[in-house]
Amino acid sequence: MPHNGSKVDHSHKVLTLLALVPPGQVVSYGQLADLAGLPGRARLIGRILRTRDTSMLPWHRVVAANGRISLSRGSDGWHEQRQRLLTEGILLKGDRVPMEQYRWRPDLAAILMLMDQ
DNA sequence: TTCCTGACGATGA
DNA sequence: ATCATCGCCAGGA
Repeated sequence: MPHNGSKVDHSHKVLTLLALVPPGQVVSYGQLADLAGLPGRARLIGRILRTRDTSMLPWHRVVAANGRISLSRGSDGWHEQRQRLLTEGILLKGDRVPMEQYRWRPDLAAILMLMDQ
């Protein structure tokens, strides 16, 4: 019996989920992890966004649980994400997105899509 | 192989 | 509200 702890790549599922987040709404890293069946692994989501090609995806709709943009404050990426959020009509309260108001609540259709892998 | 570093998050002081 | 601590763990050094 090989002791192999076969590495698993979760990026596909996570990115597929990300594509479902509607304009004007946001998800937190942790929420995305939960939806992908990876509870407690928010950091993995951050790693995936940083590592994979997200140019065709709404990467800017992923913010920290507290509503803040996780990219280092003031960096190019930070400005870019902030601008994109504003463009979608999200009203920031200071430097954060009011989560209660903009958090994505997946509808049944979205939930079902998650089930077929 | 060990050590360190994060696009995180919950909790407690 | 702010801050330190701890859990989590895939990669890089």
